[in-house]
Amino acid sequence: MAGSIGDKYYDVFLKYRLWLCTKEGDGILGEGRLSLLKEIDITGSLKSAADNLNISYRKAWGNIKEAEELLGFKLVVKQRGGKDGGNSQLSLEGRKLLEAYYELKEDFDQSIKKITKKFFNKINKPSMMV
Amino acid sequence: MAGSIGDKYYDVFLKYRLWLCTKEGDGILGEGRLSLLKEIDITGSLKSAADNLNISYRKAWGNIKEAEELLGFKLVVKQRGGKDGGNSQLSLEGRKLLEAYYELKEDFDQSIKKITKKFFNKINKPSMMV
DNA sequence: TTGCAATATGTTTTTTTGAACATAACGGGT
DNA sequence: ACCCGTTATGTTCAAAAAAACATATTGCAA
Repeated sequence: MAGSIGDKYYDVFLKYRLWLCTKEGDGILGEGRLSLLKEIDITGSLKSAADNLNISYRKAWGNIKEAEELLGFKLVVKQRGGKDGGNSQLSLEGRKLLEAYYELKEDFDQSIKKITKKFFNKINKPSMMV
Repeated sequence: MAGSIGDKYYDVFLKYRLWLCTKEGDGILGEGRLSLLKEIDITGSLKSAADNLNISYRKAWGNIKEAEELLGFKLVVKQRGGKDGGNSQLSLEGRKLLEAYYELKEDFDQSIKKITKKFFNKINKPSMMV
């Protein structure tokens, strides 16, 4: 949260985003795509994952594809046809990346908390209440 | 940087963005707008600032205005007409915010370095090189 | 051998975002 | 009184991103 009641920046928040990108700056994986991976891991299906996240299958599929192309290896192992029509699951790489990301994010959130507090303390100082 | 030569994620980078937003999630100030404030501070003119940053005056003006509306107070004190046609300078709030932001960013960068290293160490572990 | 559900893609439409254009108002200096 | 450079804003055009639509392919199971 931003600060204490009465503070000037009481309802202002500090946010951040974190993502992997190529050296050219193209985005590879961010929060959105990683939660898609997570959902694929849980559901075993790209379609279900997309449904659960309220995005179109087309978009979900395209996102995974783009990330994989930029990385140069598969994040998801997919199969079509068969009993349930098909299924998808994370590749070993995909799972490791997912795990590493959430660990990273946790570390990040920790740091943020401290830094944010300092920031809002500074901008909410009485000297600013002109 | 991402890792050592030979690592799987050698040319993959981790990036982040940091910004202030309302509780509704509307972006108020990010890197771009803050460097606009910085440039206004240096040049004393919204127009010069926009020129230096290679953005249109129209856009620069609109950005400042939007940020101010969302915050509910002025970041820039502007005057039109007169000797040089007009001029702009940071309000006290604007300057404090600018200062606090750059300090914040520095703290952030520090944290990032450590955390990032850990992340790439993890995903580059031999066990991933399947 | 037909149907079903999910993967796989191309195409089109809509929305969002940003750039570009146009014009008014202001006020000190000449 | 007029000029100039800057602030102030509305409007229109273009580009980029996202959503929507359409259709093909696959392989188990009935």
